Amino acid sequence: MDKNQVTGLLEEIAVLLALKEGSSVFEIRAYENAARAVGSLEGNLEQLVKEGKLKGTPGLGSTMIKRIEEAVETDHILFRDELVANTPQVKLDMSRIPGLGPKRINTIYQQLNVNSLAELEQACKDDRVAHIPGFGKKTQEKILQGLEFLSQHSDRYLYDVAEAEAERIRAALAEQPGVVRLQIAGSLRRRRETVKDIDMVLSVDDQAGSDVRRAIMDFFTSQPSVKAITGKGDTKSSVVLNSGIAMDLRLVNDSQFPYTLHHFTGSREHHIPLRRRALSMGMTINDYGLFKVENGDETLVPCKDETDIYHALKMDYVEPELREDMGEIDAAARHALPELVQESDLRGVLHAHSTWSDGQNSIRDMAEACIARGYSYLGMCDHSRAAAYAGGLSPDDLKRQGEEIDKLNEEYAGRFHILKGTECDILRDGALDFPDDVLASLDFVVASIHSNFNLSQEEQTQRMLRAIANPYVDIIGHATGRILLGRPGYPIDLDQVIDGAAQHGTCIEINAHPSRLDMDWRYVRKARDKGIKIPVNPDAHSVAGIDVMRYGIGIARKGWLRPEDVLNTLDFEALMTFFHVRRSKK
DNA sequence: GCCGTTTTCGGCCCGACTGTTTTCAGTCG
Repeated sequence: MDKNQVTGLLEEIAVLLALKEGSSVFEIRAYENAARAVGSLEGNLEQLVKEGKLKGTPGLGSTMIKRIEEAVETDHILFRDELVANTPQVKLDMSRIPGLGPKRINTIYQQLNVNSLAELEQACKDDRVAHIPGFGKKTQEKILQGLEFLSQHSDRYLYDVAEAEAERIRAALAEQPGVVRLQIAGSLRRRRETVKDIDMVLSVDDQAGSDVRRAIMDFFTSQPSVKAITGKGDTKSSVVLNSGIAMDLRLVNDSQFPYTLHHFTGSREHHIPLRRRALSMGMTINDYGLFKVENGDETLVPCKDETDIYHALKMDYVEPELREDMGEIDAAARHALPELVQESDLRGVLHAHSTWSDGQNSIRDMAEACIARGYSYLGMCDHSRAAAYAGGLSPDDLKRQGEEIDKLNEEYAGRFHILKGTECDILRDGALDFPDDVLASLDFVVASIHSNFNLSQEEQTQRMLRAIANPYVDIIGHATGRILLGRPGYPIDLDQVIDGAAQHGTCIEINAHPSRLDMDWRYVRKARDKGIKIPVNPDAHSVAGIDVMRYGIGIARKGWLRPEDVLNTLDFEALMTFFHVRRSKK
């Protein structure tokens, strides 16, 4: 059992414990901490267990080490299995209802004897929930709304959907009188691939009157995209937008803005060690300020922005994308954070489709769109013949497409370059869909899996590794095939894939399409650490599809990528040299 | 369950909001 699976089991135990009566919240937290501790361990977990190297890891005491050893050696944690056996499924289901936590779940379960969400819904409609002591009409109504929400939408939204919603409201609010600072916070600011809700922080002058504040809140809750108002006050208002996304707006005095913005940007995982660090330095931090604590007295440490907050804690500024407790606190303290790649560092587009296969625009249209966006090259990667559903090209088609590209390149006369490429299918056995001589005739090759998703993890991994070892494969496309909120990726051991790619000098793309954002940022960093070059690819099927590059950049930044780690920050000459050198080494 | 110049007990990150109460528990980020 590997690191991820053990992390998953420990997290599961934390949830199960929370749903068990009489659990200690500190025991629950200990499992959450242990899961994080295991997740951030360096190296192979089995190896670490064998060599007894877990001892001394913060967060892992003797019990946790025993549990981890058990998991690695037997693929089970008996303690977890017992918890599962004793936890009714309906409790786990209820934990997905917004606003319903473990305490009230247990109360409902005890008092009403419900065994499914459908029975819970009926209990609400029968007015039985409202009669539980400590509950009431509003709570019951909220549970009904929560159930409705669950059935209507899965509770997460794609980044691009949420960003568009948030940006529309941000732009409107920015025009309001009295607004000093205004920023999107939360997981959206951290550029998570999916988000649960939208957080926004707004400041007014410290001397602003309540009329100004109320006017802003009124304006917010009356936005056309607001479907329902779920809370309204002078400092916080909550709404549900037409798309179903929940949104909170916090309104603070401008002097509080940096602290509040920081607090609501999160992540929770980032804040826990940060607060611990503050405590160790005689300070305490919350959404209203950073305070020096002396003899029980708190004095505010003045900060004009988030940079000041981190500096006061003797750290470098931590970009929001990095605030995930993935080692950024330590790196910021050691002044060792990476200079993150930006969209403006990108020089060209690799992996785009045209009407030759399933794209909507001609090669010329795609090239012109790239030029208009300031790029200096375009790598055409239409599908190969196995992808019949996408109008995959035969070797002969590919040759004729190459002639069209040659003509266009002549026209552009060095001002812009189109690369001849392919998104070649990786067949079931790991062979490529084109023979080597066809691949050799191209400038570069992207290879992707589009079929046989149901192989075992071992088979899928070996299939991928064989493709990686092909000397003509330069880039692996969308490494897991996942569709966010749609389907999980095919089972594959990405650690092995990354090792293989590092060994053969093969690149792994970040597919910038907002439904893919694959390879996942948690693995992007691992790949970077092994020296793998990572292109940010739009997988564009139209001119508009080129504009997704910025979502890919968000993921690149979450993966700690610097400009030099991203393949398409190279200019055209350097890129061609990179491909030539790769092939001549084989 | 973890941790320790307050070391083997007694803490553990913090505060607002909501809905229920009439002083507070539960949830969230």
